[in-house]
Amino acid sequence: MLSQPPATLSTRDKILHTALLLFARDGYFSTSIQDIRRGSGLSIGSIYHHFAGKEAIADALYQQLINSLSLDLEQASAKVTSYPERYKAIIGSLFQRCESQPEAMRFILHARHQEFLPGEAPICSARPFEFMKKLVDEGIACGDIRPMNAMVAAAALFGGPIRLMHLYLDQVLEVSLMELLDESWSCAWNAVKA
Amino acid sequence: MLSQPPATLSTRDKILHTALLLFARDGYFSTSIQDIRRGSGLSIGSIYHHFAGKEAIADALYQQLINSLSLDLEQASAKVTSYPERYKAIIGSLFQRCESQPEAMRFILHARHQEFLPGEAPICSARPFEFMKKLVDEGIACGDIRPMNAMVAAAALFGGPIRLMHLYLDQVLEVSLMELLDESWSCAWNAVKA
DNA sequence: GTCTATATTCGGATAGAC
DNA sequence: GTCTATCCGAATATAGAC
Repeated sequence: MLSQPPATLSTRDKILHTALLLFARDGYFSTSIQDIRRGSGLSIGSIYHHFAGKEAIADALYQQLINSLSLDLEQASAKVTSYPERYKAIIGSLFQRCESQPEAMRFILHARHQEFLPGEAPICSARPFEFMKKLVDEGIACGDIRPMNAMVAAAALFGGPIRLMHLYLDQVLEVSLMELLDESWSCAWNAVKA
Repeated sequence: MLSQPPATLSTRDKILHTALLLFARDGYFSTSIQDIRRGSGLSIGSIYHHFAGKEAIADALYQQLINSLSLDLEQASAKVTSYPERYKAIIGSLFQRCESQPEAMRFILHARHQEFLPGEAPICSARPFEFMKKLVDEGIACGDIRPMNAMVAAAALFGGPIRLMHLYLDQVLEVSLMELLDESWSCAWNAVKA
């Protein structure tokens, strides 16, 4: 069962809202348009009026969520000045978003978008991850991160926190992510600091 | 297109072999029994004689691959005595397997098995990952790893290398994983060492 | 813009000959 | 054990009224 979307939303947003919940919970392939119809309280005709099909819904959702995450990370990182502070701000934003919007993060993180969005680049090439990678490159260049392969550094710095997010989203972690932020950050920074 | 499975394999193994290639390349849901039939050069009837259905094929494959990976990691870790050596041996085995059996690792690492194998625990609760987690617990207990939340430590130690494996399997890394082993290990160990 | 009813395709699965 | 032919349900998508 699924709670109806807020009545204040536009039809289009009701569709996206319901689709996100179902995609995150059951997966893209295990969710039918019928399921979205039921969950949203709309009709098939209305759904097809707003979107070309199921794939178009997933695509719109993906673009919207990636975009919002991107802005969020860029803003969080702009609030502080040193590279270590930026890295920690990014990890903090990611953790927070996992707690406040678990469905969105589940959809972004665990979905294999290439399986149902042909032509989409792998998630690691999406804007938020490119942004994180760029900051790592700069951290190496300015000497805050010790000299090493940039991919290794990016993986080492963000891999631990991202793994923790996966565990949280898979409900394996029983505590809140935010409680683990300082400890996870300290590990991450020890991994790469100069 | 897909090369036929080696003629030396049993019918059952031909099916598993072909299914793995297709599941890893196109995903479980985008692979039909027809595809497996074509790829294996067998007939539908023969496939259904050996397996109850598509899900049963995926299940057999999953159990087999998890089991083989598990044994591999346990053996690699038994060859050395100190905890740091064990951690590095595990990461080395994982990297090697990514290079020698990319399809198997793709199937294990990025498939969302819960989406098509109902009742299956999340991948992080599977035996190889439980084993890694147990070794981390012991490392903390004996003081090789500094005192901290064990989940954070496990994520910090293996998260970076696993992230690198994902990048490799997504073809984002153009170099060989083994070349990056020492550097990735050194980051991982710095993250958690006492 | 929203709805119902319906067409069409596809894929998993079965029956039964050899 | 392997094969071909076929069935059946499900899900996407369309047509067309309101």
